[in-house]
Amino acid sequence: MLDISLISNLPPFAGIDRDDLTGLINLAKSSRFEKGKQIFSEGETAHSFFLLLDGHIRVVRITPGGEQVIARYISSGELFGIAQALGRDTYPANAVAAVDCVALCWPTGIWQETIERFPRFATNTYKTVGVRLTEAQDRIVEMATERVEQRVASAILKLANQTGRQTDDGIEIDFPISRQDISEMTGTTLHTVSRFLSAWEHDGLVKSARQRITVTQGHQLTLIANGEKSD
Amino acid sequence: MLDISLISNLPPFAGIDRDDLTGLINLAKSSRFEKGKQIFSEGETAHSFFLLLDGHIRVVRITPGGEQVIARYISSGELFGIAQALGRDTYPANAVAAVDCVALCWPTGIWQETIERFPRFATNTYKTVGVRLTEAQDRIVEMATERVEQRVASAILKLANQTGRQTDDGIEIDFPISRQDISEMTGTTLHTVSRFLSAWEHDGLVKSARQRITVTQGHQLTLIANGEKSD
DNA sequence: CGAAGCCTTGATGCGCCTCAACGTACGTGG
DNA sequence: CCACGTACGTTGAGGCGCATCAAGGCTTCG
Repeated sequence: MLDISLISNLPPFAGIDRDDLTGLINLAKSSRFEKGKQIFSEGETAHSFFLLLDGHIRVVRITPGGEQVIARYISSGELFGIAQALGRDTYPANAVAAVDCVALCWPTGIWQETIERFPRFATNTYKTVGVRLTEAQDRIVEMATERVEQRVASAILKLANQTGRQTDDGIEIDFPISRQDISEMTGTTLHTVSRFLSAWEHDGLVKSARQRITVTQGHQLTLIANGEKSD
Repeated sequence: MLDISLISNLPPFAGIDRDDLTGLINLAKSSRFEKGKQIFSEGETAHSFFLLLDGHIRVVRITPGGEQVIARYISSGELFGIAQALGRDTYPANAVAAVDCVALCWPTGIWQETIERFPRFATNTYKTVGVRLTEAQDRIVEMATERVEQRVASAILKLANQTGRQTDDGIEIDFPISRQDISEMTGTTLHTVSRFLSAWEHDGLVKSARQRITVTQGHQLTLIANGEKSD
């Protein structure tokens, strides 16, 4: 049913014996989540952890005042909902399918046993957590020191590089993303994002449409992200 | 030389057998770092990891433009410089002694062996990383959604609660901290911090002096941190 | 075909940065 | 121990970046 060879090449399973992996994967249930579906919620008891096989997932936190902040996007091949790896038993955020998604789901109960049986899996997972911590710190630095224009440019470049698809015009972010989404990644408003995108489109750096952004002049956009406005 | 019983009660060593711990501690070297001393630098190969026994350490990142951002303060009893726990072999930030400090230093080489020999130590450590990731995410949300006044109030309350010392006037942050330090924790300028502290002192919420802050009306300050300005 | 969601663009104002100047405490060396 | 230099702190004036408020156009979907 599931193609083991594809999965065994994913980073979380690097260095794990193929036969061992088969056993591990047989413990998982494959699920489909349609676009917009909330997969889990902040504070909820973590009943499962997940490996995204296909699609894109938005990880979101919500403030007491009801404002949303996007913590990160998960791409296929990444683990998510790994509360246990953070030493928690509840999810720290909400996960929403940005497009139709397919994921493997393991019951939380097998976590302990799994990391004991597969030390390489444990190592890989903790490294992932380390990378996410480093990225979070980077983002704090960015929010503390850069202007909105730079942050918006950085966010778009990051998405384009991470999940982009090459097209005739340039690199297109390959899932639907609104002005509001970008504002929630960068701590600004959809209005401000819209203005910058309009300006960049006018200057030929990007092409954009409803829920769709293509980076055409990555180099120029990088200059803006670095605060070297091309006046 | 070192009092094992004091150390065995620290969170990182919770659940570790006392005799085992003695062996582990004998592998460490105790060092003194005087105020202002840089203990390690961002990007440097991680030769050691540390347990702070006494003092306070500032963890700082520096932008290409030379601006500083304070990632966190380490209090006594906490691990720091644990690059290996993040799956890295270089330090992700700079560590500076905020006051005269004493720390245990282990050579990085024994990390792998240590976490294998003491699974509880591994668990405790990864939980610490998880907590720090969660805190970093919290801070991102804060920077994205709250005004400077709220962030400054939150930062001061956090420091007071975490490292505060009860005095006649209230809770005093028990290490020297400048307006600039606070601005580097909250993504603002020392001028703005100074103005808010002056205003709060005028309203009787805090007392402050050179490098010294005492919270006298924690409740009122909490209201400000939550955006419920007392007009 | 209508309604809801997404996007754009202008006008206005405020929060906070920037620039500037001065006051004050610390500590170091003569 | 005093004098000076340096680091830290305060406060004002001015202006800019960006949020906010407002109105309208366009696309998608039921």
